[in-house]
Amino acid sequence: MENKTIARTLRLLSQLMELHEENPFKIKSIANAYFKVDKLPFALKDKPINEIDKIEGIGKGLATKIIELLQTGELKELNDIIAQTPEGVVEMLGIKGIGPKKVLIIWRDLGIETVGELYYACNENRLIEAKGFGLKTQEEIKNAIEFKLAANGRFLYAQVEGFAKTLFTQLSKWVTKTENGSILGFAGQYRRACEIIDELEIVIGAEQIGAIKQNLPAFAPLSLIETENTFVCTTEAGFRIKIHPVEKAEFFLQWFKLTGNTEHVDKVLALAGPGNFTSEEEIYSKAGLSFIEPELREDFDEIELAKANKLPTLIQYEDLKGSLHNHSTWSDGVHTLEQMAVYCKDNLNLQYLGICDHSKTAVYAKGLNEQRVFAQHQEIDELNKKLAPFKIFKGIESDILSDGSLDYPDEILKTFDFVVASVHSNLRMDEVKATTRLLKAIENPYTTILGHPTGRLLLSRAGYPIDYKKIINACAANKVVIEINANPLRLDLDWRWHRYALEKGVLLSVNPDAHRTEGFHDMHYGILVARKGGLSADKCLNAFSLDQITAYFEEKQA
DNA sequence: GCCGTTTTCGGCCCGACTGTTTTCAGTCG
Repeated sequence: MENKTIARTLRLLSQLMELHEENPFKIKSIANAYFKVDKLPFALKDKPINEIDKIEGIGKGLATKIIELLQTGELKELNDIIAQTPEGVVEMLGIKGIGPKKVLIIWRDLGIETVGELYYACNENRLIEAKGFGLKTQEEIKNAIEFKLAANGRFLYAQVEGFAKTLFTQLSKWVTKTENGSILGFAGQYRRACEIIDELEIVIGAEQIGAIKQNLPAFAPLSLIETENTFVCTTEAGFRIKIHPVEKAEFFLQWFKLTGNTEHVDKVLALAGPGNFTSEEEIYSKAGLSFIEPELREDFDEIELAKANKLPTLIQYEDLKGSLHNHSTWSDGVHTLEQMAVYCKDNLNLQYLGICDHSKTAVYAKGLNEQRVFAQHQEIDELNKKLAPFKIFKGIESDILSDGSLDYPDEILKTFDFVVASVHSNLRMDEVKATTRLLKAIENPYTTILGHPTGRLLLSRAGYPIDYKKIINACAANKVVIEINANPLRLDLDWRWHRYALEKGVLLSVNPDAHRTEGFHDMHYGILVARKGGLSADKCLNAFSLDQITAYFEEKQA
């Protein structure tokens, strides 16, 4: 069992114990163990059993629970407490904005046991009767439930990627057994690298189409049912899959049709006219357009650009020369500064690392006070001597306070090579307040990069609303780069605003916000949405070479 | 349930903010 699963199990246990009003200190220590396990730099399953209770924050009791989980995959104590809790009440713990205390009141005082009932209660204005609840809380809960319902059956790209690739390989083998020369391709949202996937689509082109169709229902990993020439199923997790067998001669036309969104497909086909095509390139060529990459086929402005032969050369992962906005054990990261740097240098062949630990306001994340900023800078100087020509840039993720100011005085801010300014508190502002707040941070002369501009967590939390045009215009005016936070839960700035930012001359930066060495690989997801946004390497800050970015930071500081 | 002793029991406890209160509890990052 992975650390993440163990950590989540412990968190659920602590939340349920809170619902059942058990000893708060006991709850606290289990919740603490959740944080600790989540931040361990090694896998618990590889640790000798007698060493688990030596880990800080994990004593005999928690070690026993962890060992039980590792050996049996289950925890009796958790199973028992789940059995005593209605399923819907457990589900309520996943609603943003309410914690165990409020869930307990909903359950015990209002007698509500399902999320559906809770939603009705909000609509009937019944929540305000409960102690500690008012109109605003009721509205927040209603909105959070609506957001959660809308996320039902939808998945992050990163959540489905592994499954999709495995399924594709298995399906290819299965189909090849019937016909060796068959062709397969991903289509739909997955091929367009959408940040959220509602359904996974695969096209199969084959000559013996009848035999393929006959055999598909027996393809064991799925339980496919045929409806109008398409084979569909929904996995246990609620993920919809569509498989389209088509005549081999029509494969490229069908693949094209099933990839782009409807508007894109209709517009291109209207230009291309009827015909049989031997490649997608041929379709675009007949339409008088340069080839449009799948990620761009959203009917944004890509057809006009293709007509004018002005499509950008989309950035690739290999274009990246460094990684900015990352954390280390100095704040809430898992790996040390040196481990993070060496990983970038040796495993990723990058030229530089920007380290941006949390600033002092983020106490929960061991944010750096002024003295520790100074101490970290000394360590960076030492490492830079050791790792040259690889370079660590002195950065900080400085909190944007409620009034838009950064949380260090100028004397400290000027000691950094660059500053990522991000919001981490007070996320429920309305558009006017949130925009004003960000504008002030952007106008701060020390702000180099605006971090995750809306604070959204895909499928889990809407970001605070902002006036995108005002924010982007201000970034252009103040030479502030906008982050594309590459964490697959964020992907913020949203790709739909990349083009506008690029038109205004704003640079973007694909930042993984890594809290451990593996986190750097999230740049892969950042690149996918950056391509959807139309980003080219020359407009991406961390595709700059070491010399270029050094010059860029120096110029900004001057 | 963990930790660190004043060594086997008592203390443990982010801070800002919000919404609900009329002095504070709950939630968040």
